[in-house]
Amino acid sequence: MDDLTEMLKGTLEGCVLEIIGSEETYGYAITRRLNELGFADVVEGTVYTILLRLEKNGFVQVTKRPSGQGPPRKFYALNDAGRDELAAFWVKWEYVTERIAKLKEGGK
Amino acid sequence: MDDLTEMLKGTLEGCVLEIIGSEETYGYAITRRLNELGFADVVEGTVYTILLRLEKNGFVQVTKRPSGQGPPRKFYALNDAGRDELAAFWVKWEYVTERIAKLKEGGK
DNA sequence: TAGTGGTACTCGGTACTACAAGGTACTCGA
DNA sequence: TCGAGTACCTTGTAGTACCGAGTACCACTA
Repeated sequence: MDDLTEMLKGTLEGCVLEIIGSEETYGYAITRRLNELGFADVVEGTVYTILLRLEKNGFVQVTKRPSGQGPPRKFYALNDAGRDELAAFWVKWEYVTERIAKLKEGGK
Repeated sequence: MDDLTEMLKGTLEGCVLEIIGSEETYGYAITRRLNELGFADVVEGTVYTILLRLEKNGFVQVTKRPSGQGPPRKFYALNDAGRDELAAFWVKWEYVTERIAKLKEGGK
């Protein structure tokens, strides 16, 4: 699959929120998860910038824990604002995909 | 619906290609069509920049025709490269929506 | 004990895209 | 003649993902 980066703009953040929402986890693991899911080109730098943004916007709660196999990990969990943001993301996503599906059918 | 602009990045160009592909048309009408379809905030300036990009990249054939109700219109039609690009867009779109659906289900 | 590879986070700069805001210009009806 | 609707264009800005490089810690092994 060629370059998806432009298409992922605005959706990657939602994906990260979803991953954090389903389980408290940390940046490196999130990157791995996204790669597994098929977003092969997403790199660590991107995920960390998203995580910093989420933190700055107050959507997550951060806990630092020693790792045992490297430097300490920063674990992220959603707070209430984060859950709201995630819900809003899915609403937007549904809206957009629905409209584009309609467009594709040549529909009115 | 609040701001969709970030989510539309990378997909709006495909939408415009699809519209042009189904019928030879012009910028102003494309904007109207997108607004009708539910992309209410898409403005003319955005569509024109996309059209110029498509032209520069050699995906469209342009024909100027007098309008009778305003300045002359620039009609756009897809050429072979444009049809290829459109097909590639849908492949990418399917890919991304599928992965995100999987993510949403919490699936592996 | 030095080297390698995997884990884990950070940061500055760049490219691309959609939008904001303003302008130009043509036609028609009041 | 003036406004509204049609139609196009341009410059600048903001947001987002990526690139590339750096830091650091640990386990294993030659």
